[in-house]
Amino acid sequence: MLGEGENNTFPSPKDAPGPEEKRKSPVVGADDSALASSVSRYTDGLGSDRYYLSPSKPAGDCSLFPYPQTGTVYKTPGVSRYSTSLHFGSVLPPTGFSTAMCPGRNQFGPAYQFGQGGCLYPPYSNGSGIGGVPPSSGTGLRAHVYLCNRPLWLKFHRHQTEMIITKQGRRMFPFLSFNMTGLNLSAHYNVFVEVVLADPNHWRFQGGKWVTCGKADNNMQGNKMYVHPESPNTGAHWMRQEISFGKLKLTNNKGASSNAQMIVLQSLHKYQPRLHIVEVTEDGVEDMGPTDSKTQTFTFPENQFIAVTAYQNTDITQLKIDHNPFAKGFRDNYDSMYTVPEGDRLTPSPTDSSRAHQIVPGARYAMQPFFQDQFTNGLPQNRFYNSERTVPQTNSLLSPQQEESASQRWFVSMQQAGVAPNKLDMSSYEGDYTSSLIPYGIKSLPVQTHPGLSYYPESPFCPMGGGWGPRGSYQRKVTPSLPWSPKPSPLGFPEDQLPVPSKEKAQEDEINSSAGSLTSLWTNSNSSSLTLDKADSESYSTACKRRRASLSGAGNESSPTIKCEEDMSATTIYSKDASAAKSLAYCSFYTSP
DNA sequence: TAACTAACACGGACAACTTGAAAT
DNA sequence: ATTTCAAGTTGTCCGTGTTAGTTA
Repeated sequence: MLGEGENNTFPSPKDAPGPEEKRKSPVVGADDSALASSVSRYTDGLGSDRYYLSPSKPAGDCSLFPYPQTGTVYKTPGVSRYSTSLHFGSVLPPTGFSTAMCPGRNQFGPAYQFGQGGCLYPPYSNGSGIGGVPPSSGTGLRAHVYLCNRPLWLKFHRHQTEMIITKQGRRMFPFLSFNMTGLNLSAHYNVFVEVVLADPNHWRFQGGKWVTCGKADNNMQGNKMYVHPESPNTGAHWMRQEISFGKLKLTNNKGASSNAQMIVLQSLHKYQPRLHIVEVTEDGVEDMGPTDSKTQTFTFPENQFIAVTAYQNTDITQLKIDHNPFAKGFRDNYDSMYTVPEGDRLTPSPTDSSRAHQIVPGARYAMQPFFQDQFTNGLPQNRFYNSERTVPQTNSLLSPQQEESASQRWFVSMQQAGVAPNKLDMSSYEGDYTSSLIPYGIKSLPVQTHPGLSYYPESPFCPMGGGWGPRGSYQRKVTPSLPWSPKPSPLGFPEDQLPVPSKEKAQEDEINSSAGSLTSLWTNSNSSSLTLDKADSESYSTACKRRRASLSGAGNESSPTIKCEEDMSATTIYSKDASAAKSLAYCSFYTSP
């Protein structure tokens, strides 16, 4: 694979291949040359010569949905078609796009334009043609992409997300996970993530906040692409369930560029992940036809992060510990949760109130029939493909079975009969946004049916072993224990349970209320959990007292908080059913122009 | 001094192995 | 007595954040 400095600029229009020419897209397993070619095409030296600038509005005015139209792109000459393909759903110019905001659009001919009309970005319509590219029978369909674990991303984003990079590579947490709609069912697509510099600055954590510190080193070489291992695949496949990038690893080791799982970044630089969807032929070759409608790019500002070799902001550290199941051993209250009397388990985790609903005697919250239907089904295993596909709609921290069930909600009717998973170990997936009602340390609960949402794409039903964790087929024997009835999860719903400033809380309540209009059934059937949530809230203050202080002594208050409006109203356009609508209320939703 | 690295401990998943009971 | 199967135990691997030492 070529480093971005070697051959990473996209050809100019004059050297562009003719319409008849085909080019191999970056697919997993492709030989190095093909992959290198593809990568170079899509990266266009992003790490070196172009930046994505986050909305320049002051913190606090950042509205994530819809996004403020203040973004822009910095780039240098020689950028590729993707310079125009940034999907600035969140960062449109105040009065629409000008060519100044989309320099690449003029720079390159149609063959290098963003397939959906470059920077044009009509707001969230679900109509047909956009930007002068009407949908055709086969191609040109406008995709919609949802950031599935958006609530979690927002949590981190408020404190400026940090991602550890190590020599051997570190997975992202939260990881990128999307839902897609609007693809041609039979057409083939490559799906990949690219990580580009978000701004031209070098950053430093000083005085409890991130401050710029000189210019970024934009000559950093190395792989900036991660192709989803299931690429290429059909639109039906991509839309079937959540597309997660849990195996994506971040590294600062330039020598790791040859590792397709690695994205090479530079510490203390701010990055912006982007999702690319490229229509290809069945064998993964991209048709470089005259139309530029085959490439779609999506950018979610809440995915921005600063690469670090060690966490700087302890708020971020705490969030990671609280939400990443792999860091469970660092949770302060982990041991105590084993020993407290049953009744005392109503006290939520000191560090995560949103998790508190898991630590309730399960029998108190029996699953409602609605959710039994919703979360149980008998989908055959061949629903699942290989890696990284079993993350559910919310990408929340639930058990594999939970995620399994939830993932199926998109296309599985609620009438499907439940099939009892023969394995359920909730202990490792009791993270955020779950509906699990078990206390910490309760293992191997026998569950016939329950909502499934895991932050882990790994699923016992996914023998291919994708997502987080390579082992997928082994089924640990389970000892029946507690009579447990899981609380159905509204797919990332507990954002409203998060400890947020009152203003934000009010906004989120409103959002939830809006979403709830589509899901009254859910709310009605979960009054008990709501009561619990209140308890969570009340105990959060206690929890905060135990929360560690930031290195600088600055806690939430002093940290550079990025307030994000969570206007989910647009999600109501998508209301296949109540559950889906509810889930979408927690997805950041972009439609390609 | 700040940033980086490697070792470490932790929890969880998994595979291999052991044990014991039931069936033949 | 042998076989079969389920359940339990143990070790390995992986992904975490922490920490102390190293490097620039």
